[in-house]
Amino acid sequence: MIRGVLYHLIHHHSARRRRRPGARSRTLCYDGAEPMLHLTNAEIAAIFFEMADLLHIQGGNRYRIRSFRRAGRILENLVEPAHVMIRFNKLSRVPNIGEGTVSRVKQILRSGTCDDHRILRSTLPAGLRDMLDVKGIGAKTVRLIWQQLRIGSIDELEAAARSGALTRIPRLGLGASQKILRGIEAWRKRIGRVPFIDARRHGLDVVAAMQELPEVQRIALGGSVRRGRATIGDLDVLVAADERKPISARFTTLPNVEEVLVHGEGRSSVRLVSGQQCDLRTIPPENWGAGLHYFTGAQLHNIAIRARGNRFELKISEKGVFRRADEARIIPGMTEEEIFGAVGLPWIAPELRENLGELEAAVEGRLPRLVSEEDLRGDLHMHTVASDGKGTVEEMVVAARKLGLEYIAITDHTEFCTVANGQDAGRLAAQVKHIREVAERHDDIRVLAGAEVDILPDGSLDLDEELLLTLDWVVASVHSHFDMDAAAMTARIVAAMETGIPDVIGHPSNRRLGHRNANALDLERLLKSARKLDVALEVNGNPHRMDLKDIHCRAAREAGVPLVISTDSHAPEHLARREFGLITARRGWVEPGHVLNTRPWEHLAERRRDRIRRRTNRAVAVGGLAPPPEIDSGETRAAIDASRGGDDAALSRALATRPLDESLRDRVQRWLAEGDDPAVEAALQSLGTNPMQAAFELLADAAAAEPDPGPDATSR
DNA sequence: GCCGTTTTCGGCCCGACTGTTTTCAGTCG
Repeated sequence: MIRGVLYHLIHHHSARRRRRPGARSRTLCYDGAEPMLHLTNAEIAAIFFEMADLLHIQGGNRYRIRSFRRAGRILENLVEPAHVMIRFNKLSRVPNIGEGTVSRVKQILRSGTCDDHRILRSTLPAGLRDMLDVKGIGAKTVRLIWQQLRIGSIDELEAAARSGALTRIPRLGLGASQKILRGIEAWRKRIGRVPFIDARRHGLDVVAAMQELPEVQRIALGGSVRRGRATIGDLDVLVAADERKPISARFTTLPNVEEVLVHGEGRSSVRLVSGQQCDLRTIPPENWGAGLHYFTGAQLHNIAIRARGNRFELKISEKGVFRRADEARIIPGMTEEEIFGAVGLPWIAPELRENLGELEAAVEGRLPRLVSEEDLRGDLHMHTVASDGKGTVEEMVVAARKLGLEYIAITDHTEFCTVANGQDAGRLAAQVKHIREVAERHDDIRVLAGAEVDILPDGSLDLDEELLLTLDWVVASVHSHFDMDAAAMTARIVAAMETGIPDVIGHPSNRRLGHRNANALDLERLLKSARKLDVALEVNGNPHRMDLKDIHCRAAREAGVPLVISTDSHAPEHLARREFGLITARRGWVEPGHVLNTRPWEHLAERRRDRIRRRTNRAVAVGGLAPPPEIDSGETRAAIDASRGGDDAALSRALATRPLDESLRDRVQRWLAEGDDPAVEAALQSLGTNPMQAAFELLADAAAAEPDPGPDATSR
């Protein structure tokens, strides 16, 4: 029935397309709902975080507050835009998202706010929220000083603490005032989140210094460093020792400690000279696994594990696993496996511990087999002295061989990227010749001639396509004009993909950790186009990029878009830095099968050769692979015929080929109107998570591709 | 607000440190 409705809507849509070729995805709203604002998940999440804070200050139910906060975390990490998930009734199926959250998100999508949000904002001044950012001040204190002194900002709070006015409030003495002043001072000096590579170095400095103590039996970094987040707030160091006092005594007097914030026997906190806060926890050696699990977090993951323990009548903490009935410790927790095992789960990799579905996956036995260093056979993005690298081709090859890589692509910059000494056509042609000569000398590693080609503002590629067609591997990247809006930037990248030449889009969001935010991007559209056009997305392992980011890797995985994990090396020693791309991909639940460079080179070469043939009708040789024997103009036809024999894979290939064959279009339309074609349904499913949406978009694309008959034609 | 090995109500993670307290509330991770 619903297919019938869609069928008519599509025809209506097609007719409108002919009259107004400029119209686009707005008309995709085919569920009869009111038009929605296309707010990003992060924007919606921010409203939930604000509601949580204001409700907390107001003194609301703590579990309701936690729920809002949890909903915010989940929303900002969704792999699809919330408006899409609402449209297909997928949001309410996400764990810990209930009807309340769904209805609030709907309100927010319609009006930019929701009832609770409006009411909370009208009862409390906005500045109160800022005070929560000062360490040592919580929601109760904020409420108290607002009620007693009408203090609603950090500046007013500081003045009141200095004048002694705060001591008039019960429970707030001189000590509290001084603590608040220290907190405000630290808040003014606060540094933002630090890139993973820098934070870990600071953490390892602490680890190295502490390791000199003979009492330290084991020591490790926990927290978001262990989970591999791209940016890090606080550092967490865990120590196993029988004697706790010497540990905290040493920690709080390390030379790179600027200020001691908390000094206890089992737990201390300091601010390092680098500005980062570092927490150290000392536990008995027999609790190592329990402590490591606790100190790795994320907090919401811990809460979920411990809540699960409740269902088993168990109490789980950093001290081990206890039976509720008699408080007896049944597992000290020497290893993390024992902790997970106590609640019937396999060990979960730290990168997944964000309470974003990993517990459910573990229960159902569908945890991913995360990609790891041994899986990577090649590196497909690196620079040499020909552009802005520090090593010669020969030196890069030698370094890659030492790492045991099977293949590498040399991908220097092109002309437009002048700041990186990009090569013009002549220099690139000469370099290709040079690369081939070096390749000749090494028979135990395949050395491929490639380029990192600039995507110009209009979406065209920086160099002549004839030259680019002679390469083995093409990375296409944006290096300029970052300030385009999402639609324009996405159209720019899609246009580059449509040439058929790029194999992968380099660092797709162009973020520079700690320096430049990601440029605007319509990820949903980018993923759909990448899938349709057979282009991979890069997980750039430059430690200051880590781009795509974790949740976008997960979105690519879900959308069926292959990834390439590369180092973007600018020196031979950079080639060993594969961990940064890997950890980012692992946080995105990426398995070896989702990554092209876990495959033998021949697989990638065939992919490039076939894509170029499909999109440009050119038969080219690629990196040792001969050109296709003939250009088969009847390929689509053959695929359709094959699908009649039940070959769904051939059918989905045919559906992904442009322009869509007329008979195929009829078949998709028939499926929408009548159903009863499992082959089409399966093929559409493989194009996207929702077959009906995929069908709708295919037909809309086909309608848009039709030549405009003009106003006279439509009136006939 | 969310959830169900006690399924539509009743419960929701756990412990360390601090300051102001004579036993604990607030904050943090």
